[in-house]
Amino acid sequence: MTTQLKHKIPTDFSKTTFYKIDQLSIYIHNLAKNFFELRGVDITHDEFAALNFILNNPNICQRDLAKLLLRDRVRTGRIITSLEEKGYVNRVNNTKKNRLVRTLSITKSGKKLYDEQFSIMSQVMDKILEKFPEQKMVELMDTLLQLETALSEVVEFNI
Amino acid sequence: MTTQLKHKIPTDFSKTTFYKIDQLSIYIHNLAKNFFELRGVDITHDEFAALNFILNNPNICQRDLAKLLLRDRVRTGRIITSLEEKGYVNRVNNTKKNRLVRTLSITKSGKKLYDEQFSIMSQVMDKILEKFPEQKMVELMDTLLQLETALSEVVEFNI
DNA sequence: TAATACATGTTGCATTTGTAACAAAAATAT
DNA sequence: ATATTTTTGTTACAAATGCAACATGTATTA
Repeated sequence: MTTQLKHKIPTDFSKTTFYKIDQLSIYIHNLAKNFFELRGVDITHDEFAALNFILNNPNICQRDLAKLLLRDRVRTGRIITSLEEKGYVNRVNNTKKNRLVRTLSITKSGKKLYDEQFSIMSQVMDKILEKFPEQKMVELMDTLLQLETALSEVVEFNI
Repeated sequence: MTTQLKHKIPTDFSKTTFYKIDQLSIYIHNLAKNFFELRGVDITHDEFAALNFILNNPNICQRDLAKLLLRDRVRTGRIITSLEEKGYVNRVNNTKKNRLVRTLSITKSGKKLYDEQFSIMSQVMDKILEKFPEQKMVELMDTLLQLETALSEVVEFNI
């Protein structure tokens, strides 16, 4: 499999676009971890994302949530169990395509925690990004979404 | 802490720039995992990155490698131990600022594996990115590097 | 000179994650 | 009607990771 090179390929793995994104993700994870710890909030990055998806997709089932989180069914089950234990979500028996599934709904305290933390988190993120021209951030997001589309065509998750 | 908003803040955590980067990272991890598995190469993403850093920074010590990898000293130690067991790197007693440290060097088979795998990996990555205008990729990388600088100013690693 | 801090790396153990296998029930194919 | 596949979610166990504590020795401070 050969391709015609359109730009100079880096010879240094650490300077590739993909590795750079991976490293940024490590920063972002640490930022989130510190953010929640500083605020004394017992929740992980994955759990917070799950809250977001459940809030915006009422009655979503575990497997569909796993697909949104890009995590497998087992890990997603643990995330849900943890959120349920903390009183942020409820598991509800439901049906999907006539099949019995257990769907998820966010609780009042779950929504309250999400709204409060995301409000402040937005300020933190905005503070970090305010030095960038707005247009640059819009273009970045556009490129990230296109990258996601491209990657989703070649990467398959066993979910 | 309040900041003047310059652009519309998303109300959806999953649509923030930081979360998008995090999700792309999950794709990238799976891509790398599949890549090495498909090629029957027993190496992890972290280990491959470590090989790269050791190749480009001969005689680097464990702690400095940890800083480059953005991983803590314990995890980096495990990565090095695994690479040593596979015969890809050597631990060497050395001195740094008159202090006894164990520095790292890549072996012939380590360099061979890196060169071979990175050569093909580059083609895979280029194939995915070839649909993007070159200038867009250059701008993306530029923005990622600036983001990294911004994040490194607010996120501290305990290394 | 002595005390303290820092740098480098390891150890031990608890927690988290990955993975295969399993269970139950519906959907699909024969 | 029966067999097979698919979907959804859980269980069990091995492997990986996180974290605090520790060890050793140099550098810095008092």
